[in-house]
Amino acid sequence: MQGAARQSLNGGAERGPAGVSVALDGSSLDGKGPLFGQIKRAVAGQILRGRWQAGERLPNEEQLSSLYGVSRQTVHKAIALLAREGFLVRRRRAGTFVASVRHDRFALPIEDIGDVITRNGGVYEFRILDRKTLRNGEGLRWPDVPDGTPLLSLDCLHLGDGAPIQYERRLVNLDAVPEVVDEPFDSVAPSRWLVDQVPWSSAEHTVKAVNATADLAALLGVEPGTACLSIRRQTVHLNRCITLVHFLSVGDRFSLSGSSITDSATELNL
Amino acid sequence: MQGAARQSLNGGAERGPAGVSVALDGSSLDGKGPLFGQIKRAVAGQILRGRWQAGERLPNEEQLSSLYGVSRQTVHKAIALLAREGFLVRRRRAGTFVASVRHDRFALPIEDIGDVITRNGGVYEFRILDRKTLRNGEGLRWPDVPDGTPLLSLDCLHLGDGAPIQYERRLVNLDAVPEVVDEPFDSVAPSRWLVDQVPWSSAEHTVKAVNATADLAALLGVEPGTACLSIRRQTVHLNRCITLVHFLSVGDRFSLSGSSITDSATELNL
DNA sequence: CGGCCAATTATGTACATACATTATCGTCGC
DNA sequence: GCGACGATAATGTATGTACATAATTGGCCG
Repeated sequence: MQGAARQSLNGGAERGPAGVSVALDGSSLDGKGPLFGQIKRAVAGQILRGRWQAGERLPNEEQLSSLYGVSRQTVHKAIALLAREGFLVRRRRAGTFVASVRHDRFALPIEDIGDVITRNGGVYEFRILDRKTLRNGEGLRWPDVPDGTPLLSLDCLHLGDGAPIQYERRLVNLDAVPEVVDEPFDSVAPSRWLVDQVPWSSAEHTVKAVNATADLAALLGVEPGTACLSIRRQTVHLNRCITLVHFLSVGDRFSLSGSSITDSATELNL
Repeated sequence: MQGAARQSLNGGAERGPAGVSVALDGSSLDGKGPLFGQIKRAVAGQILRGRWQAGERLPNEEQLSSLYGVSRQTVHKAIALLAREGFLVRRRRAGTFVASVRHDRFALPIEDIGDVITRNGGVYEFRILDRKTLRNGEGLRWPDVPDGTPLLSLDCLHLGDGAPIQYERRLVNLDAVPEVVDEPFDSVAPSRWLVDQVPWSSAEHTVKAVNATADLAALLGVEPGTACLSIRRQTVHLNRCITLVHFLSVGDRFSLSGSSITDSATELNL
């Protein structure tokens, strides 16, 4: 730990027995991990405990640095990170403010079905049900891709412990990923293959609930009309559409779940 | 821009007419915005364009800094941010590597229904259908809260342009938020009130698809069995459960959608 | 009184330097 | 050959200093 070197150097704040700095307002650094992290925790703690209320202005970097007995840059790093994580809002010349808590965008991770099944100790398999090449606009249309573009169409079923879990309907842009025509997909699932092949850049998702049609119900082995989770994903790389997928999963065999990924509280061990 | 000051100082890399540094491998800084951002773009560009392949090792900070003609700290900041965003993996002594692209966690934002409706130009209303206080374990049980804890139970319906969109079943921990008993919820919806009142810390979500029961179908004005999106959210603050909500929305009247929020490509303007 | 402009203040970026941390690599000893 | 162990090379953190940037504040002038 860098405590030893620091102790001899800084003399800003009072120090407890274990080299823990105690600021004037009673908040204190816990001595665990990097300094900027301690500052983050200390400041975030003040906010979460309501000591610094939403909308309120924080002491400036200069004051905080002398409050905690560290340099301005260290404070700056901590505060800038908290701002990036949405706890604080900073305005030049005006100061740093506790974010007006409208942190209303929770985030939900969407994982690969194969990963989910194997992680839960299940046996994952998949089957290619249908595979064909076609041109956009002939029979079906992918709106964000020009008509006439050659496409690979894949129908695929994902199974966990032998039971069908998810049906996948996928289009791949052959102009963007020509190599895909040579890939048999006999061991690697299309989603995995694409993730490994194509340098990923961005994706758009839509999630909704639908009733299973007769065809789909037969494939998934459920009654027609059973509620299914529908996930549509379009992946784009350098402004070119790569693939458009539609996942359909039986409602009670598959769900999305997770803590909000911008969960700073977890990160901060509060 | 800080270009003027920099031009006279650094003499590491070749410079074009507009003060744009051109590195030896042909990649170049675009001169737009902060230096560390330019480095980020330059490096991310190499990766996205496949010039540096997945798993490959990057030049070390020293080499990059002389390559781009900036200081090591600036390179460090850029590279550390890219690592934090998942493009790179760093290991001390070993070096910096292009992430083996398993960037398999896409993220989906979950927004407040009221926000969604008003943003789309609709008229948002809600109705409290039922409100009572009870103790945990009597009639129903909230697993993560001790039995006997006083709870507020709320049933609520959210409407867009007069049509029911979402049914909300909520429990609020009265030990954690005693003030809620005095709130009539005649103008502010419970979700909004809680977000404003309680310093938020973290939330857990589960999303799945269910078939509407007869009761629910009547409330939402659809046929029994219609597929509905079910969102369960538990909010926690400083290790205390605040509220447990269950949202049920008609499949084709409501959906979750969004770009992945860790979309560095967007952030990087690539 | 109102608008323009300059001083001030707070954040933002960059560089230099120093030292901490930690795997890896290679060497030495057995 | 193989394990212990220390040198080494990479990233990580902390501080000092300087200047850039932006926006509020306040004063000056019409």
